Amino acid sequence: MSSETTFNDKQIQILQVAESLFAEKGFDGTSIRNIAKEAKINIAMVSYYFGSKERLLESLILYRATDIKLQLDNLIVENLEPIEKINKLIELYIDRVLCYKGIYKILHFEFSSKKRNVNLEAFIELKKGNLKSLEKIIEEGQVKGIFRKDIIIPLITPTILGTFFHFQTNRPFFETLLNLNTDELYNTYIKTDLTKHIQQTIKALLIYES
Amino acid sequence: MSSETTFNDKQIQILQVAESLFAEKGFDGTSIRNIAKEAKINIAMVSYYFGSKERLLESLILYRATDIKLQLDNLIVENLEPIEKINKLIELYIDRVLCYKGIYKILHFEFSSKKRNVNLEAFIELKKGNLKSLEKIIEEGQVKGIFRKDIIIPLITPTILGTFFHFQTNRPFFETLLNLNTDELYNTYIKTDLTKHIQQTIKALLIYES
DNA sequence: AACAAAATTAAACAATCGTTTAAATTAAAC
DNA sequence: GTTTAATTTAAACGATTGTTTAATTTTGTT
Repeated sequence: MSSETTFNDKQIQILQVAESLFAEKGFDGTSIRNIAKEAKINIAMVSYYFGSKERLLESLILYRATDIKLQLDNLIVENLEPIEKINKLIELYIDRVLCYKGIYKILHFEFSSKKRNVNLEAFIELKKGNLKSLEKIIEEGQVKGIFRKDIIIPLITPTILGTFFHFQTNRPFFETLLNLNTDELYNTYIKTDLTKHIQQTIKALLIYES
Repeated sequence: MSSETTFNDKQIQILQVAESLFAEKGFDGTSIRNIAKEAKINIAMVSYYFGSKERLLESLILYRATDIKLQLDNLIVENLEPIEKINKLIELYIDRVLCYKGIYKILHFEFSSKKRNVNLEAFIELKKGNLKSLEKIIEEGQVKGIFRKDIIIPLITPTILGTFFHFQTNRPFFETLLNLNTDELYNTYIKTDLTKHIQQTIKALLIYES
């Protein structure tokens, strides 16, 4: 495998199958033979193209990190009220995470405590960048006197994404509770009701004075 | 193994080691030999006492589900303002989840999509009970005219626990961001700043009228 | 002390794991 | 068309997986 960040068609095919399986059954729960069978390739091809199973995971993260880049920069210059920017940012977040469900699940599940020797710099930089954008929007609202000033900004993202992830990981529970039997029903609920709930929550947090 | 919900000392010893290892390295990442070594028992004892590795996980969940029971009932009759009850409930949630960190991590990680043939009824009932208690408190506040009425109550818990879990699973990121190098520093931050943030968020959500 | 039941052990089981090898096939270069 | 390089394959590697066996030790009962 080349040391560049470019992957050929075959590699991308393998990466996509691996992403789907890792997300579904976890890294340890997925064997190279599973991947090979699903991708219709020989089991030796994974080692051939990526070196090892761990390096395959590294490549997958690198592959996804490069195209998951929230377009928050535009948001800052857009001529919107700060609260509208926040609402749009929440929508963007959920859209992006829903779209890249697989890799987010993998990141979420494989790197909480278990030490994997995988370079997460790309994603950490992404998070830091997003945090910076969020800070700018909120500070703009604070200067305008709209947002309160005793907010711990780094804890906003956990509330936005945490609410979403918790709703996703406890899907069986909420599925029966809210009668969302199909994938479409569930995703629609996320894009409407859950998104609105999160927007409402963050708005209240930013504006409400006790 | 008996079909009752009582475990002898040896079983409990194994369950506690398994809980710790499953939480640390995941179910698939933990071998029976790992557990046996850590618990200083023969590898055959797991099968002897629990039947299989999967049944060990089942037993673990049953074992924990029985003593994780939030004392929310008391909270309802206590003579507190609704908002104080909510604050106390959030504290209780975080205390409980922090205390039973291991099993919550396992539940969180092993049962999101991957179909394990494990009976989660005990925990689902627990969740439903907690939701009922939360509903009562909020409806009390709504009747008193303190809380707004367009709240989707089942989405409150995802916001509370999701924020917490997201903060936990992204620990490496927040550790460096907030300079919380040690376990103690991190846990203290959770019990003070993060808890306060969540309380502030939920309070704002419940009270703020746009 | 003698017996029966329960607990524990070392060893082996087949299955699967990630990885490597060396030969066969395909593609590219000249 | 011949040669070289890249790709793909089947087979095997040793290590580890969960589980079972059958023998042994410990415990409890009479």
